Amino acid sequence: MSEKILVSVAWPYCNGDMHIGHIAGAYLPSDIFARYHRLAGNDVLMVSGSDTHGTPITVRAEEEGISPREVVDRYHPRNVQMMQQLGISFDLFTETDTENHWAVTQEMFLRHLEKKAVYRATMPQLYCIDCSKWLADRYVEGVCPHCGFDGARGDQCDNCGRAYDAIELITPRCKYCGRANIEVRETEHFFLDLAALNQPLLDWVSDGTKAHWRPNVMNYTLSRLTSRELRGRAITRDLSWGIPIPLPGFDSKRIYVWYDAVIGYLSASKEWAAVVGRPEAWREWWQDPEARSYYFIGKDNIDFHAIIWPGMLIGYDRGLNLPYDVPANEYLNVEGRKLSKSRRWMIVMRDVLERYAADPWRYALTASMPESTDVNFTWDEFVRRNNEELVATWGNLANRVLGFAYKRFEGRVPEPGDFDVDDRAMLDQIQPAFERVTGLYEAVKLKQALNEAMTLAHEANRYLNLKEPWKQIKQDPAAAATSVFVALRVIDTLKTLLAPVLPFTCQDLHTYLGYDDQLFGELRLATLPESERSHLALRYDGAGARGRWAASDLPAGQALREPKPLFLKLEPTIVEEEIERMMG
RNA sequence: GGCGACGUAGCUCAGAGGCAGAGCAAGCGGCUCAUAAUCGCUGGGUCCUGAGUUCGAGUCUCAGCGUCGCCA
Repeated sequence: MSEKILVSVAWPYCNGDMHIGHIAGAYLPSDIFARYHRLAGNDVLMVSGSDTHGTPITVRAEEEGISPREVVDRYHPRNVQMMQQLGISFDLFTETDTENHWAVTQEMFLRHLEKKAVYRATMPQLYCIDCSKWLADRYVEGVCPHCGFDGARGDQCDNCGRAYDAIELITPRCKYCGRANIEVRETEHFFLDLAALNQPLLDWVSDGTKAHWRPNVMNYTLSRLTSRELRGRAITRDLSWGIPIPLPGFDSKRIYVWYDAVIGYLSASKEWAAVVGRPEAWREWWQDPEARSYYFIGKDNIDFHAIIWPGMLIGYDRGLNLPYDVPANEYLNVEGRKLSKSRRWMIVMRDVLERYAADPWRYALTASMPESTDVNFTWDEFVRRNNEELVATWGNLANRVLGFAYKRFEGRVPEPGDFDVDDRAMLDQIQPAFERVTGLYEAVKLKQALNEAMTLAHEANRYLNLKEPWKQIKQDPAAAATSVFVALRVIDTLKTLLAPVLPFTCQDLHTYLGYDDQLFGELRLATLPESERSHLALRYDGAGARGRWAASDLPAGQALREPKPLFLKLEPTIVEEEIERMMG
């Protein structure tokens, strides 16, 4: 019986290239988890897309003197291609500036209004008289009301770090025209009634079924809800870039980015269903109470995914599933510093994929995944993990066994003789290890899952050194055949255990082992047309996938293919070169 | 300022009421099938600080310090 697994991944702002922190934080863990479930025979729906709205995009557009849509048109394809290259197996990676997403968002907005989860109210906001524009936080600066720093931003002071409302700024200046001909005006907006959702959310979080939530997520959420300080939160803004409010009289306002972005999980599920020609299929992941939904995010996003989005779903009141788990990751720093474009400290994923293959990155970022604490990635560590762990421990294990079998046993899996105590000891380790790794993938403990698999690889190396088939073959060829057979079984099992993390090289290994089929499906770019225009998307097609989540039953006699090394060693000199590059 | 997480070997990180762990780095030895890979042995600790609970605390409680995130 296959389970329905919804893998929802944070929607990246489409104002630049994604860096390795984004990948380690949400995209890689979600993909590993999805691939595990695909192999396990479960029905996975993995969705996300580019977040095309919000001030990050409009600020970028203004800096370059182009339209927000042009910013999206530049970065969306780049991010889509990068994720294809890295093998992030989205059933659909789309974007938010689509007819489908607009429609789903507007429908939810109207439903929220009808169900009184959203209310109307006025709020004071800064207005530039010279520009005839409302000034969102990013478009105003002035003197900090706390420390007196001149040049404080609209929402936060760079000098003292305190946050405040823009109307508290002393002598605010408009960032469009630079002048201070600004006044506070009342403007009408819509608000999500989080205060009313506080109790239902608290009931949900404390229903006794959330023991698997990570401590940071659970405690953060619980403390926010038990404090009962949730307040109405504006879901519209005085902007021109964004989804229109589907009511007369609000032409100069738009739905604010955070509200529409989280709805993307639902809209992308619906878009996927339409694209595959089964328009109602999304319901299997959203309305079946047995379906489980996982939201892969960074720790900065816990509020939106453990409180606000579940609140929106409750307010929507159409029986859609609330999150089963919100496995938020911490942050990945590099060489002891935060990744920051403005501070010229950056590793752009698409950039480094030009120099290093996907699987070494997937390995290094999984081994250093910030699952419970901030992690410090270093280039030295990247080289070491690649050379010492991937190449030496795992790649070499596969290569030495396959090479030996291919050369000395006529290119076939040798026929084993009777198993001795050591053979049995090795074989008996397979199933328990397999079950431990399975449990760790299920629990979204991916770093540990990888670690456990690598431990089995060490055991296999140890076994080979104990049996010494290269000596056995001279005195007792049958015993050598048995040893090689046992080692091949272990490697074949490791191929499966590591495939979620290393899909490309495990497929290569699968082929060397003599199999003809594909472990996974294919990841393709697609241009999806709507009535007015079309957009680029990434789509996983699992039709050809034949991988099975089971320990090896590799048969004796199976014809092998001539193996080639799975990984390349890296020169230690790249460490300095890459650190140089990071400073731009 | 409030809330949450994190603080463990030289480095990067696991762990968790019952003899402090892994990998890397250092030293010695074995092996030669393999990408000079692998396997064994050895050294290394104020588990951030202080107090409390307990037969027993790295683990639980409280306070403080530091880092990160969210909010004001």
